[in-house]
Amino acid sequence: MPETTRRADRHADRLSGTRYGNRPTMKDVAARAGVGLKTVSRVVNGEPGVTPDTERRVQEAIDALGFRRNDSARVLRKGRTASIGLVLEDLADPFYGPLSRAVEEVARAHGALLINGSSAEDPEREQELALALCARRVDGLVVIPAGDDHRYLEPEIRAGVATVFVDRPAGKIDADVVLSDNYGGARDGVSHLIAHGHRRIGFIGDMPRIHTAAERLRGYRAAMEDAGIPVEGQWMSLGATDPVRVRRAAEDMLSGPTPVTAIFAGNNRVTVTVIRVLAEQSRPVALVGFDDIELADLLQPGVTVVAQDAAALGRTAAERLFRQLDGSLVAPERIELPTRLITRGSGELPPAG
Amino acid sequence: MPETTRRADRHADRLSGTRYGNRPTMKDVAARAGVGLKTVSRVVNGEPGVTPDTERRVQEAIDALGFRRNDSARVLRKGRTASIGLVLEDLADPFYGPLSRAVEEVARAHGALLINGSSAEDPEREQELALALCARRVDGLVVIPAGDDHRYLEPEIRAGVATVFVDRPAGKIDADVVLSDNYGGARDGVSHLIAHGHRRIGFIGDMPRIHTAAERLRGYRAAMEDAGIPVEGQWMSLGATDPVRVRRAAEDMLSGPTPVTAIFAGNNRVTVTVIRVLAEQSRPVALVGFDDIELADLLQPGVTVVAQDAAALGRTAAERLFRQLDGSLVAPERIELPTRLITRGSGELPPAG
DNA sequence: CGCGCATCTGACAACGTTGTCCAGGCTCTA
DNA sequence: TAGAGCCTGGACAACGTTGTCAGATGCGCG
Repeated sequence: MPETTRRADRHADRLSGTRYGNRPTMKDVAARAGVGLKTVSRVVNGEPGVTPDTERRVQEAIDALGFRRNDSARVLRKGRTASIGLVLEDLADPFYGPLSRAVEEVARAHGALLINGSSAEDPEREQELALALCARRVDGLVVIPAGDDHRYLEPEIRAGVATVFVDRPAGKIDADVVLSDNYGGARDGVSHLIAHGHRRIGFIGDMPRIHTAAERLRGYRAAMEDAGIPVEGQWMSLGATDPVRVRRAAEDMLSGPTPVTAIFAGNNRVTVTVIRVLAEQSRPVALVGFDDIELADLLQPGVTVVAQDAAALGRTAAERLFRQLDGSLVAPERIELPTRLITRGSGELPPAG
Repeated sequence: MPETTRRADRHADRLSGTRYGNRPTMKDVAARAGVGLKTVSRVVNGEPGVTPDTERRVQEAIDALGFRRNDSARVLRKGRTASIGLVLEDLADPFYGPLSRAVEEVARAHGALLINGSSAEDPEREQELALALCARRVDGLVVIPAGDDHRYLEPEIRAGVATVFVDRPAGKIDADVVLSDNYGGARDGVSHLIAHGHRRIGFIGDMPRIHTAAERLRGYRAAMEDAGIPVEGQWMSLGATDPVRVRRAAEDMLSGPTPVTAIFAGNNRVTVTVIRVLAEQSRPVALVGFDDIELADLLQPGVTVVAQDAAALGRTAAERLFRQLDGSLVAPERIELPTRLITRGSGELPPAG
């Protein structure tokens, strides 16, 4: 009866004064090796001042007991945890995978572990996560903001938690920020369509309260204005980017009295849905998407995109974070990484209809 | 001169007896609120036995000082960290994103944080990571094995670290394992090609030391044998799955004296490269891939795949892990999740040539 | 042979929290 | 009004580690 066994175990633990799990500690190792506690600590941490013979005895005891240093206690004593937190929107989003991996690589190079969590685009959850990470005393925090007010982090930053915001700027506090050039990228993408003869160009983007979405919209407007093209309200869709809504938005702007001949898609999710809708259209419609997508080159036509370098965003942010920890950084800075227009066909289609 | 500043800071810290960063502790809060240490603890943890008035005073002190409980110390005292570790191969791989997210969701539902790291398919790095996580005293470990010997985890498991292996089985130890039906999936996929008239079918897969790769190869062989088709050596490529090598393998099996009329691709990365190669061929070649890929339905033809449910793998593993922690689990088990054949066109092409 | 010095070792406090336990003050009842 | 019992608050130890410091041991040299 396993349940009985287990309960008995717990009872035994209670009796012996140790907890369930009952791991050996340095004290146990010391006792077994017949040395002092501190000597074990020295061996475990490779500190000098231990004779080879003693070291061997200690090592044997460690192996025999299966001892592993408790880093929680170590952290408590030393003050640094050698771990950093990453708060992002959704780990399952293909945009954040490479970003996350890049942060991890930099952390690894600095001997730190990475704790990450998804905010699911919910400001409250972002805050909850970030503060939970602070309570764990991560040395630093890389945040992809969901909310637009980060004053809740002020005490933490003051207390020494290195903090860098990525992809979107921090709200209402002064902090390091690493962004893509969303405005410039969108403007270039839309200008590209205009250069290929389009004038009726649709824009489907996320809610403008999301900074990247607002910036890309701004880029769209700027490109249109530069070309002297007045924008009609029905050409723009600014809201949630779930497939149903995006599909309806695309179909609407393709069917009105002044249907668009080209669409600029505000992010990778939008692009994918728009591709599906366009595949169903009888006449060709040009498309430029923000964010690169896998296999974009294999579709017919290939999908022209404004690509941002997710890995570079992550790497830059993480490196900056560790430079904060070094103390080699002074004032918060705003770093903007360039985007790249990749032409593959869909953005070079001429206006039809 | 930052270095000078810093040294001065350290000196000041030394003097005041606190460390760099100098966070308020419960003691500080207690002093400011004019109450005892334990009373603060009670307020912070919502324990009963504090009058509203006292609670208010404490809360004010907490807010004024920007106090946040140090979970490291808490962990040390309580023995559980409310965090679990996930060791996977590559966070940037689109297959692991959803898996990781699923694990995170389950962890979140249990009030736990997720620490994850990439092994980069290196057994040594896997071990290093897993043991680092154990040193942090994670409550449990979800491991996507890179190596085939996990005896190094035995002391940890004995010490109470809940452990579940995903995607590939544990090596040389008895532990919970959650897998996809790699053998059955591959067999079905290859049988599908055979049912559509193919006899010369190529297989491009990863190194057979990787369990999933070996199982899928076994499925391929079984399907061929069931159909009474002898397999020629040049139809199989078993090695690294970098684009260069896969491309060469595909081109080789398409050009020999007995060229294949269909290819079974052993994983998502292989599938993508094979699609590129096939797009360059003059005659149509059938393709079935293991793992679903985004936009597979939009290609010409759509890509037929054997899909596994990455999120379900992660969810199942994490749930099992927390059941281990509950104590409601007894013996290690091997759970196999079914795969699903999704027909989209490429796998239904008839043999050509 | 004794002294000083270098090397090695261990006792002890501290990190910030929580569990245990006891003291004091209050209310309520007889 | 006295006593019982409850409620609130606080002192103290413990969690497992590391830094400090002092003691012990052994060695070389005068």
